[in-house]
Amino acid sequence: MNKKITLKELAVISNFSVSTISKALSGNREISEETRKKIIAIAKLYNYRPNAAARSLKSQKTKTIGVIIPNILTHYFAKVLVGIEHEASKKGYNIITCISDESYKKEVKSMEMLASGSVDGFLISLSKETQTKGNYDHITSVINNGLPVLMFDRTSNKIHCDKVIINDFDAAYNATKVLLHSSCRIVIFISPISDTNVGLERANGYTQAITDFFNGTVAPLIYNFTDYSQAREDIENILSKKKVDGIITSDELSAIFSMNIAISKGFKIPGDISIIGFTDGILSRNSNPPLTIVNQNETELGKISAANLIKRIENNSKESYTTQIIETNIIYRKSINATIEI
Amino acid sequence: MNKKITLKELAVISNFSVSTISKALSGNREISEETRKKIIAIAKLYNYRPNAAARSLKSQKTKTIGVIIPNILTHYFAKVLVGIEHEASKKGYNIITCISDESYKKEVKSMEMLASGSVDGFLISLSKETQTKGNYDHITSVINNGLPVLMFDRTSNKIHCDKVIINDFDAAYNATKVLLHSSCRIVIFISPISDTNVGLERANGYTQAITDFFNGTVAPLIYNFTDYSQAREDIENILSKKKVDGIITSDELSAIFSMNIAISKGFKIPGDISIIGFTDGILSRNSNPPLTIVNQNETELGKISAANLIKRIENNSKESYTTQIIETNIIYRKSINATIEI
DNA sequence: CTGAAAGCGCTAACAA
DNA sequence: TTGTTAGCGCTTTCAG
Repeated sequence: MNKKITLKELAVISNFSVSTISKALSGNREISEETRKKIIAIAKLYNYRPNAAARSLKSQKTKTIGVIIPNILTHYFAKVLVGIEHEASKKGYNIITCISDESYKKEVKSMEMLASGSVDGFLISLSKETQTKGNYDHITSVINNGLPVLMFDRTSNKIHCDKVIINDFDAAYNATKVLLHSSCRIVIFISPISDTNVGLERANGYTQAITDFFNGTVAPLIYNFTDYSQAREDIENILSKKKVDGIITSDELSAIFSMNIAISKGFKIPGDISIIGFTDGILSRNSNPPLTIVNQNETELGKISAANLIKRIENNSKESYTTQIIETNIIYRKSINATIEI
Repeated sequence: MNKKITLKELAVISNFSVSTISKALSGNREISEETRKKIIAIAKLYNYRPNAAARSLKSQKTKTIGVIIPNILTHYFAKVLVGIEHEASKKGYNIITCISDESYKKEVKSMEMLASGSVDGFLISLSKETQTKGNYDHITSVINNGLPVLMFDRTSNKIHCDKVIINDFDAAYNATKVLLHSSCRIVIFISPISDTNVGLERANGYTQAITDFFNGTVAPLIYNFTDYSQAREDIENILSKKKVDGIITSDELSAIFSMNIAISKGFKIPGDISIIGFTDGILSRNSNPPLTIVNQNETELGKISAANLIKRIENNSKESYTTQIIETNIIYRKSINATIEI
């Protein structure tokens, strides 16, 4: 039961003063080589580790960052989180993860809880409810308190801070074009995230692609949903009534979901219907057929988000905020007919 | 730029002393109702929040727990993490998540980093490398320092602490029986986690079931792997050479993976081959056909783990350690022939 | 009922 | 080169 040892105790043991030990351990050159070595030896012997709370209190730095994400079961966020964790850990930071569960209230509560000295900054992707409400006071208030915030993926231009995103409009535009160029003529856009800026932008990109391709003679076809069992019915209906031959979804799961419905209705993929989704996750790689998707470089996005936030924390710079766009690309698998570069 | 306000500043503003304010805010009955109300009003006005670091330093409690998990992309761990986060958050705790990436070194580093005053306790599932090495000094050392540790899923009986697990042997035994009773005769066990206690126990359960069922006349058939591209080759070979008609895997992904290989080789699922896996994840629910699996009640397991750890933290009890077994059950879907209760 | 003061463990300015 | 001391923001004993 070798309880935590403190500097003071070490001082008694070693016959040096507390400050000498502190300096020696932090590599301060004021201390002679000789005593430094002695002190380090003793510290190691007693397995001394400076107390994090005391250090935070003194330095006003916690070396931890708060991560607020809507959920963690969606592969997209899980991959982003991996990127964040790796980068943070590499830079000596810990991450406190809060899952908002798409709830405004929980998001606010988490931020307030962490804003009082638990973290040096925030990485956040807004919950659906927050985006619907449009109330961002909890975030601006944190920023005004001097805590850096970086938003990724689900952002808002009502908030001035660093951001890391992809170009959702272009990505959806290009993905839709891929379907059209592989000779799909009735392409539907399916989305479970229509209440996020990300979902909206993707819908817009899709719409624009349809408009451009058909010179405005064909109306876009968009199906938004929130409830999966309702969606099953609806999508079955849509597939049997409209002669859909192309599906683009704003995420990964609903693409797989739609594909399974299509298959169960007897459609061949990609013979009868081509499908393309978002996020290079475990689902799309392991579906049958494997899903063609828009790769958002999720892990990379997480890494860059963490790196940028840490940069801001450590430089405490008044440099103007940046919005970094992560490149996307389409990974061609078997759920569409051909591999066409557009 | 309304910077964080401190107790001291509040004292100046309100003309009360620091200690009076502290007491009033903490609901201490020493303070008169009247001044308490005044103080609370002012505190709210200035949006006062006690500094977490200072509080931790004073109380020696951080109200956060460290979670060390091997990875986060496997649905099993993601679901456990959700359970942990929910329970912790409900009880007013934050979680610091470290991903060991199956690496001993990172696991050790993370624990050491957090053990010095950052957390009140640990929730940990061992990395593969740690289990292979069999070196648990980093864990016992933390326990000896007086920090509670609770292990879940991947545990070791070399370590004395609270645990939350499932009965891996029984679960695999029963799952194998299900295949045998649905008339499979050549059942293979496929595992990417043979280097964990969990994987071993499941293999043992499978072996016992085979032995029991065939009275020892049939040898168990086990395929362990770590590399998926190698596994693809091997499994293709196995399927074409042996007349396998049943597959049980120790996880979710390799079940889906095997199923896809089987399908691509022209086998019908479940007509020719029945498959059963572990973990009720997003993959198994959305595969085609949907996968029959052993439901480990992952989220529940996470909740109970967190709850038990917090109980230990707060009671600082010397009660003897407990090992709690989470119930499992089989969720029947379309990847096996029949629904047989055994 | 309210306030003064000590002290949690550490860092760093200042003294010696 | 080493030591003394103040103080980070809070809680809590003890005095008033």
